[in-house]
Amino acid sequence: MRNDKAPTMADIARKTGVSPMTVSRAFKSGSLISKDTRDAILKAAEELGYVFDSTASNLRSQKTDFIAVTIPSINNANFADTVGGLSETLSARGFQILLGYTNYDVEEEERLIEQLLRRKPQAIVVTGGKHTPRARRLLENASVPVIETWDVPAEPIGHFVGFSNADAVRSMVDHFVAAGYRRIAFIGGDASRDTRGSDRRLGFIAALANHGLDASRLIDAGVPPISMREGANAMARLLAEFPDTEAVICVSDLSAFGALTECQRRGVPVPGRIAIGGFGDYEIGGICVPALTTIDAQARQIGERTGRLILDLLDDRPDVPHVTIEPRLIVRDSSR
Amino acid sequence: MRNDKAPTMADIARKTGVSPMTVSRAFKSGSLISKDTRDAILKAAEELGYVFDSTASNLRSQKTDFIAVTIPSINNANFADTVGGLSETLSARGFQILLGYTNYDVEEEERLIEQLLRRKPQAIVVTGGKHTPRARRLLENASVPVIETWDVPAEPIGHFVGFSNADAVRSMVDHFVAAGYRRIAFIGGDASRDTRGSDRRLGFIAALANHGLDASRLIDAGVPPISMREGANAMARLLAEFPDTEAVICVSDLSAFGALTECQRRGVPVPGRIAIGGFGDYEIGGICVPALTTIDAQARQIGERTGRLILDLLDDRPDVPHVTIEPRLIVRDSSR
DNA sequence: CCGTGCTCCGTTATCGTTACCACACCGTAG
DNA sequence: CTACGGTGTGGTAACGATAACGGAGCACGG
Repeated sequence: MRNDKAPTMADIARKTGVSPMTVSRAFKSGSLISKDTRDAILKAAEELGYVFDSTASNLRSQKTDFIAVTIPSINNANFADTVGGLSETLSARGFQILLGYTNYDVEEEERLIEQLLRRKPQAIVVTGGKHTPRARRLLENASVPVIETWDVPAEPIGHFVGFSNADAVRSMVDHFVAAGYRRIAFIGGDASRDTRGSDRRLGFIAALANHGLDASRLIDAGVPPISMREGANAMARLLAEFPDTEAVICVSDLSAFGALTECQRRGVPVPGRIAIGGFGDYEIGGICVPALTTIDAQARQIGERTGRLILDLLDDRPDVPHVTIEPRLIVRDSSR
Repeated sequence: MRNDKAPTMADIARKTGVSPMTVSRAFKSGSLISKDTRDAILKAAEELGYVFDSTASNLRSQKTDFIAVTIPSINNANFADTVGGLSETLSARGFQILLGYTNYDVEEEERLIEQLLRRKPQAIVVTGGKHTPRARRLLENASVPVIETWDVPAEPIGHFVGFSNADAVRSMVDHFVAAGYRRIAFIGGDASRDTRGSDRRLGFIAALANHGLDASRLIDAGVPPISMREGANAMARLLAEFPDTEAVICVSDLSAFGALTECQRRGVPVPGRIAIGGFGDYEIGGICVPALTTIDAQARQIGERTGRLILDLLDDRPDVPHVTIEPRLIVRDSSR
């Protein structure tokens, strides 16, 4: 079915007896053109099998309607929710998300950012507030809005929509301590990669110190993303190395669920013998038995707020440059 | 930091004392240029803060290095795996995935396909083999490779990489029957939307009929995607409406896990009182207690094979137009 | 009857990169 | 010494849509 040559606006113009410019107007909503002319043009276009060519439009108008977005992994319900909220907010206005995966690696993020900027997006959204120096420079020099998410960066590049991962974990530690738990452990990933996970661990340590408790029960579950399986393995190690542990906070609901299943396989009662907390309010945490105490980071809201911020910026509307999201602690059966 | 005017290749050319054409060559790997010249150009580019402009390149070269992909939902580990495999295979060769979500709706798919084709991708990958007439026409007229996935279409548009959802479920029914189960139910979603889920249900009905068994135990769990919660609710309805059911096959591992938790909350032994089967080999199925019998649709492999097929097509290498994936039945504790 | 304001549409000149061709230079084989 | 293939570089002309500008047609009021 491939034609030798795809029809252009000029072809439609010839066929309809109007100028190319009028054809252009027919394809652009909100432009001054009579209904009759537009209908005739769209009909001719359909007959010729014409497909609007964004590449030419992009170059001439210097607008792509792309919004570039980097996330650590496509296979993570939290980030998927953020992208979902972002996508819904922006696609209603004709924007297209250009998505890239950093695989939890700042070097990869740098490559990705460079690649994405070449596409001339009209805004760029990155997950996290830690970047390589060159990535930072690229973002600073980009002449479009830059929004960091899922974090409260020490030195924001432009705008951000996020929350403090450390503070969020602190609120969970406070809950555990208030509930009477003292010997509390943390299961997390390799610190050098996942900076959000790393912040959560630091928040854990600081919060325990705050209560005058021992913060040495740290189990390294491996390289992010930490899977359910790795959560289970980590729980096995925790039970072996620190058998008297009363509660454990996991870097995510997924690892927390894995840890829970390990307890089930060993007949260790949860929360009777050990309480478990997760992070992220994944669906599984609300439905598993016992349900998991967790922190709702409001992933979808992060995406929606980011989307609305971008629209405000591109429409020259007044905007709030820094949006701080308030994570909510959700106490469920796994810790009571 | 926005400059009045971003530097172009011409600016670099002036600064380096070469022609714009040579600058162009410096940015394209595998082109005839001396190392010294290239290094000087790249250095000048870095100093000027130059960012390559794909939009102009796309127009001139009539190549975008985009591969368009539609999936039903971003928040689904199976499709995420497919996109992951696709992305990894293709990004190594410099291609960018352009992703869109149909939300399990063929009308939305049509809009999406039109939008994506305007970006002039070099190939388009769609999930599923059922489309609106117009969407089908758009794909047929697209002068680029079209690959349908996750299905074996009755009338393929171009190429496909997929499997028969009906046959896959049949193999699970055979397993249940062989294991001695007779009163078998199915939990699935609204038939009109998710065609893959619908095919699974039809496969279920056909397989039961094949064994001379009653296929009327069908629980409609709502509008796709079917969540864990909906799986749990469906299990509650199943236990109420057909209390003597011995086994149930769910449209996905997620709904199967939800169903399992409902049994746990009610103290219904699995598989002692009722056996459960899922679909998709999600991580949760392998780690929950009891682990779920499921079907591995090889989501990641679908993506990788699709990616390699695209590379073969774009490189004019000989290709196998139709790739049939063989789903594997995985028997676990939930059905034995 | 003309001036005024509005709607609709045509002409022209780019947007930044790259395909294509031409050509100069060098080393080497005949 | 000439012919020749390979290598590196420059000049020119698009790629297809659209911003900018202005012209033409029409209605209306004075």
